[in-house]
Amino acid sequence: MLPALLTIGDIRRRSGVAASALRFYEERGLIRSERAGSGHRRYARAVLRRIAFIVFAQRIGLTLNEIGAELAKLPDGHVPKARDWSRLSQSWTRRIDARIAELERLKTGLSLCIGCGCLSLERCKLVNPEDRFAARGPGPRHWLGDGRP
Amino acid sequence: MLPALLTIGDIRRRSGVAASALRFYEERGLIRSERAGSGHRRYARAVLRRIAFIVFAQRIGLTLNEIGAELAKLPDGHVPKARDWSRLSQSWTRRIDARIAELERLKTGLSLCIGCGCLSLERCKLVNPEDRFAARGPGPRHWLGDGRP
DNA sequence: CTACAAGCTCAAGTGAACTTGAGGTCAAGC
DNA sequence: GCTTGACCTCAAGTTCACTTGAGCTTGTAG
Repeated sequence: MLPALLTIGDIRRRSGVAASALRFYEERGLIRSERAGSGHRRYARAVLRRIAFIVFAQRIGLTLNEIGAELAKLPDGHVPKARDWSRLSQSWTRRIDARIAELERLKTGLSLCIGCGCLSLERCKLVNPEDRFAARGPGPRHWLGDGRP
Repeated sequence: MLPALLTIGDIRRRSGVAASALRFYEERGLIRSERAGSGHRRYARAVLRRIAFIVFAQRIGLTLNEIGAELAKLPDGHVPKARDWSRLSQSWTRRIDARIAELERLKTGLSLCIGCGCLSLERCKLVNPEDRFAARGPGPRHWLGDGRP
């Protein structure tokens, strides 16, 4: 029989996430644990799902803050409903697509702009054919999609 | 006439990179500057190209250390030759493609694994049909492509 | 019963990439 | 001549996501 509750070592082995990170996530409120009489952490099985969610989201590029916000929207400790998944999956898909689009743009820049040696950005006709660029302020924005403030 | 040398303010405006960051890059040896009699920095025009290179590479996902290494391979202060670009462009393209592939994998996971609610990773038949996973140690590796230690 | 592995807390450290602040100099317009 | 803005240095601070270490307790195998 599988035990009802898992130790931090079990979770570490099953998730591949270090014990220190698990304690850190708990401190940040991303996961929860019971305590055994000894004071040792005991995790419900569902925590593994939550951890997978966290790792997954991190690889997509979300910060722990953002992940916390997403987790907070899900029914507590409960398997999310179809509606929740669909909202979340749409929003993450958009995010992934945006990043892929940026990478494709960068790839193009790699063979065009960098290849042509005109890396001075402001006047590269290949990437900035209409010279819209100056109006948007300084910086190599055209390749970068204005992703950041 | 364009002045031969640019101030840090000029560079900031043209590159969109903050003056503090420019000083930081110089400290790290990524860019160089002359000094005016006053002690103020004066930049050669070519520095803009170097900065564009840095910003570009950062968006691809290279660290400043890696970027420094790449810059060190280029003829100092000199416009890189076709051979240099081709080597570099190939290696960066591979990197971009790898990241895109990971994002695609994550996107699939989003609709398959997460969608099906089996996010416990280790035994998701959709993503890990042959159960190769256990042999590779713990952790959500299959989506993540073993990208990190 | 005794190792020793596994846990615990809490404070401090890490590394990446910068930013901020204090305190001071330099150049240009009025 | 004076103010204002652009620059300077150097040290310290910031955010993110953890890790490490010290010092102590628990659980388990022989």
